Amino acid sequence: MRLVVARCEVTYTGRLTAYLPEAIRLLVFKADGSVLVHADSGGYKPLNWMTPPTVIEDGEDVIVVRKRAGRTEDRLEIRIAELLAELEHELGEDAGLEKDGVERHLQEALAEQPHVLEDGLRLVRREWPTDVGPVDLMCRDADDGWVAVEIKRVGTIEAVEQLSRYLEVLRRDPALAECRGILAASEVKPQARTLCEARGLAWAEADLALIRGAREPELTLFEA
Amino acid sequence: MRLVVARCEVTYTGRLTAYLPEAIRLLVFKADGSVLVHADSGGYKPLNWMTPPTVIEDGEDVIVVRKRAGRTEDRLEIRIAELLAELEHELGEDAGLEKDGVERHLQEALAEQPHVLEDGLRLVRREWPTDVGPVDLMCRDADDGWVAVEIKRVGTIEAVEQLSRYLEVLRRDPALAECRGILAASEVKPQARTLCEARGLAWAEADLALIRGAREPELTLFEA
DNA sequence: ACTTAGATTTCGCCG
DNA sequence: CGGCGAAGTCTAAGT
Repeated sequence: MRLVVARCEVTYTGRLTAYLPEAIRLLVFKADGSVLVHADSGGYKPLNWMTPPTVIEDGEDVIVVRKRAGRTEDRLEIRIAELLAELEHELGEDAGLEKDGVERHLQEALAEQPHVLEDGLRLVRREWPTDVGPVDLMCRDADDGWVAVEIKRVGTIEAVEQLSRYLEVLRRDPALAECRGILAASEVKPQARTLCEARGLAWAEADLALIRGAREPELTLFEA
Repeated sequence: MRLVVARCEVTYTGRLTAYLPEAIRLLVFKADGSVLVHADSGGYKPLNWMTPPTVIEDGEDVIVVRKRAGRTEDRLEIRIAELLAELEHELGEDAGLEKDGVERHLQEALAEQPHVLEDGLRLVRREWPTDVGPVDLMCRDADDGWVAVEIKRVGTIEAVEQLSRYLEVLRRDPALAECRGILAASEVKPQARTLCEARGLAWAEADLALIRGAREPELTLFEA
């Protein structure tokens, strides 16, 4: 990895064109060909960048980064006005990032303990296929009635629309005509709650840590 | 801006939890409080990060970055095992980034020259309001018929759905019952083309540079 | 403060 | 390779 602090002017042409007037910036050249141009603010996102695979032409006072993008070419041109500091260091392979708490984990937890959503709820199948995509959890309730569960980390209107689409298709099957729907998410947005209630769907905020520890239903569940 | 290359172990807790085992990484501390943890590959995106506003506690061999996130707290804990290199430099304010070619520019260009989409097409209004959101361009054709235009940089199935929703609502008004629809985008995906044609919508691939130079219709326009 | 929509979205999976 | 969906999406703008 090579780090360069320089007063520079940067031009990007590709999917769009972008121009950065001369200013002092951090340039990062990663071992895999990634190039990042960062300012001293506006965290996370580089002002300009190029993801691998790239070809870097390191000229005297201009660095050109190229990339094949379909039939055209992406091009990042860094004109160095003044080199202020430089640092190169070998980093080596990075150990992998372990995440916990993404949607899949919530689905796994709820698949193991569907009863936290509703007393007596039993899992029939995960990823129940329909023509418009798989239903996250297909369950049966205490009275053997069908229940489709859509799981999201954040439950938005879009998630309610998705659940509605599933139910529309599922209910065409006479055996599933009475299928109910539950939107389960770590966080259910106010508008999504309202839309659920307007459409006769239930929603539940499900805390991953709670579910993993849970043995009885203790979630906030609202039946519309 | 402070740059640190260090063998370190990083833990994030907040919206999810994430753990990075000990490895050599680049740490970037920006003047505005942003903190980035980068590996030597996997361009663009940091392995871990925190966006401002943050509070940074710089301890002996552990750096804790905190952030208030609603009622809870986001926390990034960087345990330094070995400091390998360090570089601090004043960058100052960054001159603004100028972009060209984003969706808004395409909308502006087409608003000025709607006839490139279809001979005789005239703009009635940009951002025509409906209860499901604003239609990008509302136009009239050579025969005074209404035409709704949805503009995207990349035209996907989702864009076709959006245009369809607009038309569904617009056509409830008897005066607009015959309103046609056009999806205009720099790039229209194959599936979006198919869906447009199936729904009796037109689509057009619109090159921004061409439109700006254009005086007559020369775009690829497909009427379904 | 919350919501909406765009983004060079990026990224990963699966066909 | 393209299509689809998730993401600590991020970010800016509107309300």
